[in-house]
Amino acid sequence: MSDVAHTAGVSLVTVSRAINTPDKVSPETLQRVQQAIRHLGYVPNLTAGSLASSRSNIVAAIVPTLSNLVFSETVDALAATLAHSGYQLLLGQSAYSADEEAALVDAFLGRRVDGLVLTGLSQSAALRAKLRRSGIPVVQTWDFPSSPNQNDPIDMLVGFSNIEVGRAAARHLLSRGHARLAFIGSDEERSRLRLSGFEAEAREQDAQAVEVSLIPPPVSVNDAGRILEGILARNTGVSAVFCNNDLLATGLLFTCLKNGWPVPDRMAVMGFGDLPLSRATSPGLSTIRIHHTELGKRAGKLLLSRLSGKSIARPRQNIGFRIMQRSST
Amino acid sequence: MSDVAHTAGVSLVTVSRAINTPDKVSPETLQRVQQAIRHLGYVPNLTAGSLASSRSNIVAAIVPTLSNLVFSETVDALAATLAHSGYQLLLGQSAYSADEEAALVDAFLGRRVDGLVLTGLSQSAALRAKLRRSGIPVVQTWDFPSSPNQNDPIDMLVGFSNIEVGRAAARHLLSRGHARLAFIGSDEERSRLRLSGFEAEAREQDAQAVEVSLIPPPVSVNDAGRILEGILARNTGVSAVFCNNDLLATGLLFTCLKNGWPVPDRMAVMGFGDLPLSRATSPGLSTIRIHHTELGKRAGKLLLSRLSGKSIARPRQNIGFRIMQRSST
DNA sequence: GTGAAAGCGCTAACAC
DNA sequence: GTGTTAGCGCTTTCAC
Repeated sequence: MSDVAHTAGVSLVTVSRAINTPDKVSPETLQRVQQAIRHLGYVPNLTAGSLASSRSNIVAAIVPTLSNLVFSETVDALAATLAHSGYQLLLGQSAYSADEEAALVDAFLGRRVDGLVLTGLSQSAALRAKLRRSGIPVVQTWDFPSSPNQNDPIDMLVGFSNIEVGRAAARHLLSRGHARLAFIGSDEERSRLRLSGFEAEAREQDAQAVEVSLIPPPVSVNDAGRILEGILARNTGVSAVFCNNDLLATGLLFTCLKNGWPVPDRMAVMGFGDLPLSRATSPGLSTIRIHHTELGKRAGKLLLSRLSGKSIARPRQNIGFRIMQRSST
Repeated sequence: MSDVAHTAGVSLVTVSRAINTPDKVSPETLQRVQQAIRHLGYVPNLTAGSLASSRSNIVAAIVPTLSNLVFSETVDALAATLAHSGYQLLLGQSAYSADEEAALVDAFLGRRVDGLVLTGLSQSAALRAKLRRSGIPVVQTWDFPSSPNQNDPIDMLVGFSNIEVGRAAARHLLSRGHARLAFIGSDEERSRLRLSGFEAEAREQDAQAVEVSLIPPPVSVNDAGRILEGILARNTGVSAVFCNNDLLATGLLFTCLKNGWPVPDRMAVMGFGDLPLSRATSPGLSTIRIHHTELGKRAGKLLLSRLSGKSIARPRQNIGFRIMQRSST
């Protein structure tokens, strides 16, 4: 930077201003500085800038995994939203582990990121306290408190109630005349919340006990097929299954196709997520639409508003969900 | 940090050492420092550390988009590999645009990232020169030079030849007795490389001209279905289609199912990528397997080796691909 | 509109 | 094993 200052015949500050606040520099000086920068191939050191200004222009996000499209599409939207305002995304994967998540948060706080996006509400009390103390804006996503025994939000929030999703799925399947339901999902926080809502609704509607299968993540497409074969073999009267992930549900659709089990007559299949793929299956997959790209976009916008000092009208947004009835139920 | 030093009764450096090289500090001092850290809730400022040590412990990666599983799974594997060694991932999406990619590279160089992972080999000469001058380790991915008119690699490389993929696909379909082939893919660099191989092979084997459809990204599942309907309506004798992405191919499978067009008898369908989903379709999707998680892992390992000063046996790795013949061809 | 001085919070290099 | 000194390359503050 001092080389640039020298060749342009100005001081260090002027170079800094030419880069960061060009309109506070006279047009001629600006031009000379820019020319010097180009001439020398100068690349400003943003780390030094961050240290001096205590703003990093980095936002961090933690998701369980990028190998699940619902999360990677959320991150896509988040990163794109932030990029428009010059923020970069530092990404961490927790693999559904609270310990990994806590370790990532420490690393990100150490980097003095300007904001943080988390997945879920189940952070430990210690972690929530640490984040509140840190003073950086935090957005929790992918869930929304619906019962008093869920944790208080840390700061901002954009999500939907997983418990209500479970309830809605059960309500939908029961209303289609199914007496006994099955639940197939991965064994993680939000899937278990949907399960709890699913079971609660079934119980309240006097349905028979739900057949539950929880698969340790990461799940694979074929898991649901194998489980369904078991369910049918046991012959317990299950006629509808809520698959907690559209990929699993699509795999299940193919399993039924392969085995000649008519969907939904022999087995109704309901998914979760409404992935692009789910809009193309045959029979059409009934599923629960989460507008997850909107979720990423809103999380980004909340952070950007806070970072630009704007007041935020609704810091806690329930974006809801929608039952997409197609032909698999 | 000086608060910690005070309460522990040591100097700043000792605190620094207790944090970064604990075995260079006596056990008693270490304990006192750690206690002070916990007591004060001290969070080391890694930005300051980066500035002083000129190592950021950050690696940046640029992919076209995270909304395509082949890339998000690659990034998953890359991030996981780096995380094991304490590196964080800074992520950028180029949206298949060379300008966006160049802008991201500038931003990342400004942050003094310790390494960079790029997608493809088609960076401009200026960009390649800038990266070489920067001196940071760079890994290009998702392609491998197969003809002399492709760009020279910047530094390290892990990929496969997209041109050869196209050739192999054509060879496979022609060997199954198809006389006229169609190509459906998104209109971007690597897809066009596969197309060029596909057409070259068809030409060399005296097949009829390939019917080509290039879709501006982002593609959606249903695009291929609409295009196939057009192809069949034109009645030009096409009996096999190479879909340049498993998602498109799966969508196509469903389109055929819906319309009662037998696969592969009426239309053979070949995909690209071998996504987890593709292993579950019915009929099984013939596709080209790219071991993309291995690609991410290797890119990470190459960077880690270089960053730890190890010599690298094979800095340019062709991980190849494999034709997965299932029942759709 | 421009500049001088001070300092952001660490680590490197060297000494003891 | 521990401490002292001198920066890392910027931005902030205040003066002109």
